Amino acid sequence: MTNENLDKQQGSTTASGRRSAKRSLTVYDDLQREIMLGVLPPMATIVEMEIAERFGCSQSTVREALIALSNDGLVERRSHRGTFVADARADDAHEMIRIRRDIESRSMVRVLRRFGSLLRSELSETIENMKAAAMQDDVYQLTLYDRAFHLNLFDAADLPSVRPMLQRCLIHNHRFKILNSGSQRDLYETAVRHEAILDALAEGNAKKATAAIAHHVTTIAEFGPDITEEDI
Amino acid sequence: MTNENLDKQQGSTTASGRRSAKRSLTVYDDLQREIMLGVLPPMATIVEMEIAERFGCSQSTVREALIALSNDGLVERRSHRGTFVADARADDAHEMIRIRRDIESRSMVRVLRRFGSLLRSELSETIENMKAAAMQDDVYQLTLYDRAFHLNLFDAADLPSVRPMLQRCLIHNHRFKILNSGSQRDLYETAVRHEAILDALAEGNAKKATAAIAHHVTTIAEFGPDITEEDI
DNA sequence: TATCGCTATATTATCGATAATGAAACGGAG
DNA sequence: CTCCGTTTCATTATCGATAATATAGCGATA
Repeated sequence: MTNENLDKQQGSTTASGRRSAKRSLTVYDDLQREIMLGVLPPMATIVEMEIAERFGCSQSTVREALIALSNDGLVERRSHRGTFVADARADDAHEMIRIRRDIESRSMVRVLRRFGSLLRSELSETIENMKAAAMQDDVYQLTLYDRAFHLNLFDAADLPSVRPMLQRCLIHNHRFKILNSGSQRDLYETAVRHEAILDALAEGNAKKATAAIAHHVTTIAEFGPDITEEDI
Repeated sequence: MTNENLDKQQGSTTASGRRSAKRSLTVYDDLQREIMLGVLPPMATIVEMEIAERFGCSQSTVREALIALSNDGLVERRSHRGTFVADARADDAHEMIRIRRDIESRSMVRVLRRFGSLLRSELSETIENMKAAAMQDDVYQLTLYDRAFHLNLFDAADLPSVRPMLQRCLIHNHRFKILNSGSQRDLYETAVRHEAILDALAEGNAKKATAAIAHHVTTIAEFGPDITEEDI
């Protein structure tokens, strides 16, 4: 409950109950979920007024959410034409994985400097949440916790300007994985895999931690043959 | 005049004359310039209504521009509190350079597949524009053309989802460089340096081109001792 | 029948006003 | 003098309506 980002998402994920917490965030979260799950498939058209009607809010509010989604690279806005769900191509996805791998790997030595029991227990809790989501087969919730885990960890590196880039990579990774996997059944395994990273950190071994995260990133998504290598 | 991004900027840079071309873009471009040049220093507060008054537009229009700036990581928006110019720290800047180096380096083999005389002449022209800006000591205009050069080149790699990440890196690199250099006088040299990249590409030598861009990125900004290596 | 300019239409972009909100200033109780 | 609740204030967030604009479709012309 300390991660602002996780809070954000919960704020609207819990939308079933209350409905405060910035209207535009609710729209943002809901649309993001539908795009990531493919309910809104690549190339689909999004019309501001339609969304506004659906959520019972004004066009301006939707607009803000759509702009935020375009920041994440989930939609593309064309002036006076409309907003379109972004394509999800394999080449981009692979490059995003590499970028993410590099960012997270390089961050570990910095993370280690600030790694303490507080962060450790927070991350442990997040892993437990992942497991719970996995057991309920809630793929999307699992990715939400996964994102929270990696961003929370990265925050310890204290590189605020880089954070949004990692976030963007994570979103794209997750979207691509969800869109290109016929309901794979190793969800629980995915959650458990995070423990290795935590263990390496607890050990205080920078080299081991770096290797752990690099391995983690390159293996979560069993994309084609070898993701790590330059493709084609 | 083919690059949409360059067009954007010119559209409002030329604002002295006409004033069409999306009001919010004008605000966006002007504020971006002021932030990059330090006119609006890190931590400065930006109030939506003040900007609106200054540009003679409505708060909504400013709002859109500010959201876009926060996407670029140039400002941070805090709910109901205000918008603040983002800090520009060395650690972040260094990591951004590394990310950029990796992205651009890896892209070269893809770029080479599509590199033709049209792109070559476009980039040549951009270099000439850089030289012109350098001779007029217009640092900011130089960075604008530099951005156009690198993005235009990267577009040939056809990795649309990755493009915004590169753009973000470029913006941060330029801002940090401008903010931390007491009017350095090698502007013209900076422009000329791009020719090596073009030459390597024209030669069709992937390895050489990759090395050229990597070298280019790590040397443009003579940050501290060694940018390439992990710092601290 | 192909091309060019015009118009109709769908959609965003902008506006001005009002509501919501978080933080700081204030004041009273202990 | 300090702590805690309340009010006030600066600022964003949202709304509903209007203006601007890019595209598609149509019709006239050669």
